Amino acid sequence: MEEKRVRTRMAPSPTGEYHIGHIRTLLYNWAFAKKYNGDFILRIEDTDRERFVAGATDRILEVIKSYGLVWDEGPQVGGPHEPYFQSQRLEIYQKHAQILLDKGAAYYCFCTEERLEKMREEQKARHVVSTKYDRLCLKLDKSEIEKKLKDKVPYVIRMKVPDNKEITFNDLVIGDISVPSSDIDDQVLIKSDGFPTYHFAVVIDDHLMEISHVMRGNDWIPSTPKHVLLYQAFGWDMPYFAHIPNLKEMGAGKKLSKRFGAVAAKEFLDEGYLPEAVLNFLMFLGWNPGTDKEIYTLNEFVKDFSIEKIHKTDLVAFDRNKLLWMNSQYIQKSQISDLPDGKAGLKSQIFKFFGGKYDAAVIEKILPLLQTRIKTLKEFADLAGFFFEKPKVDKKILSNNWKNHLSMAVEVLESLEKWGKSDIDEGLLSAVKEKNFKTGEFFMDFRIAVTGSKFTPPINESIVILGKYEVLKRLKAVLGSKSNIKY
RNA sequence: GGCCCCAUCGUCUAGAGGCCUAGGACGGCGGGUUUUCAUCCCGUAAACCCCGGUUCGAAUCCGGGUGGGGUCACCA
Repeated sequence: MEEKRVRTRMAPSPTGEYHIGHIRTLLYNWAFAKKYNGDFILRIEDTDRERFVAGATDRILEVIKSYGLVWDEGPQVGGPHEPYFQSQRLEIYQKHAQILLDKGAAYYCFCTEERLEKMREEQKARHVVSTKYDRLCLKLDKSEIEKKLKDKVPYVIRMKVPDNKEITFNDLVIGDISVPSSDIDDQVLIKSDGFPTYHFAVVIDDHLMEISHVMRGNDWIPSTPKHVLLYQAFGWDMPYFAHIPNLKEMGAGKKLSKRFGAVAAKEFLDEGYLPEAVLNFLMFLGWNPGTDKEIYTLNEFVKDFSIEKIHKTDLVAFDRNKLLWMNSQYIQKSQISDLPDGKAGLKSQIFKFFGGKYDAAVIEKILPLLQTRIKTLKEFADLAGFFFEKPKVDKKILSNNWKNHLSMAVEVLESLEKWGKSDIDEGLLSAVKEKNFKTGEFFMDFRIAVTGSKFTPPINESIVILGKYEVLKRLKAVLGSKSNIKY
C-alpha cells in the first residue's frame, strides 16, 4: 500500500483576532507536515457572512508570520488547489451538493427559521432528549419541490443521515469513537444564502486539497461523525483524525479569558514575549517528548514531535507563570547583537519593541546588566529607564544618614581619575570603611539617588555606563535641594 | 438532559503490570552566593478520584461509580 503524502492544514475563520490556542494547533499541524517533508496548507474559512470581520484575514496572516510560521499553500503564496478562500469556491460546494442530492443523500428543506425554532421549543416541551430536525421537508414529493424552487422559496440543503447506523472512526490520539446515527441531526449543508456550512465545506476542501491528517481541538469530536457520514456519502477515503486537548485558564474558568491576561496571539508579542518562547511553551501544552528536555527550537520540535506523544487528556491549563519563565529563559540566552545570519539580536528586538524610543548603542551597553533581570521585553523600560532620563528621587526612602552618604560619594567620585568599575569599587568601598558607614546602607542611598529606585542593576556597573558627569549631576541634585537643612 | 471524551503533585507532565520509596519542570517554601533586585546553586513540601475485579504483583488491564469537559445552529 502506498503511503499518502503528509498534508496538514489550518483553516482560520476571519471572525476576529487570532487566538493563542489557534497558534498552538497550527504549530502542531505545521510541525507534523515538516517532520514528514509534507505540506502545510492554510485555508480561509470565510463562509459566515454575518460574523465576517473586514481585515481579519490580513491580521491573521500577519500574526502567523510574526510567529515565524509559514505555509506551503494558501493565501498570498497560492498553490495547486486554488482558491484557498472558501468564499471563492462556492460553485464547488454547489456541485457537490448536487451530487448528494442526486444520490438521495441530501434533500431540500424549505422550513423557515421561525418554524425550526418553534419545532425545537415543542420538542423541548415534550422532553425530547436532543432536538433534531423533524424531516418535514423530506416528505415533499418531486413536483412540490420543483414548484417551490421555481417560486424562489428560500431553501437550505440538508444531509440525510442514515437510520440505525453506528458511525465509527479512529482517532489517532483518542482511539476508536463511535456514535449512533440516531444522535445526529440532518445537518444543513448549504445555507439559504448559497454558502456552505462549515461541516460541508471542510469535508470537500480537505478531500480536494488532499489533506492526509486533520489535527484540531477536541471540541470537534462531536461533529466528526457528521464529516464521516459525508466522506461515506461521497465514497471518499477519510483523512486521519487527531483531536488534541483544548486549552483552559488556570484556576477557575474554562476558556482562556482576558481577565487573566493576553488571549490573542498578537497580544503576547505586544507584551514583550519572544515568538520562540511562546512557541516553545505552546509545544508542551498537550505534548511531551518523554524526556527532561524542555527548551526546544522549532527544528528540534519538528524532529521530536509525534502524534503518539500527544497527551490523551481533556483540557490543558495555560500556565501564564510558566510562559513567563520560558520567556525569561529565552531572553537570558539571547545573543545581544544581531547574528551573522541576519537574525535580530536582543538589542534590535528591544529597539524595535519600543519603536526606537531608546538609543540602540546604549541598549547594547546596558543589556548585559539587564538580561537576567527582565522576563519580557516590556520590562526593559521599568528597569532601564534611569539610563535614559533623570529619575525622580523620593527622599523619604533614603536612610537617616543619606546626606553624609551622598556627600562622601560626590567627594570620592569627583576625585577619581579613572572611571572604571574597579576604580569606583575601590574608591567607594575604602571610603565606606574609613567613615564607618554601613556598606549596605550607603549603597542603597547611593543607588536611590542615582536611579530613583531600590531595585536596580548593579549600581557601580551602572554608573560606569552612565558616566561621571551625569552621576555627579544627579548626586548633587539630590543633595542640593536639601542643602539648606543644617544639622 | 441525550450523546461523546477525559481523569498522576497547585500547573505542564514522565509512566505502556514488577525498574515507583511514583521521576522532571514551573510555581511555593527554606537555605547559600550577593552592596539592592535578579541570575545561579542546594534542599524541601506536594499527586496515582473512589469501589470492585483480573494477576504472584496494578498508577498502568477490565467493570461500575464519582468528578470534569465538550457538543447538541442556516457559527466555525
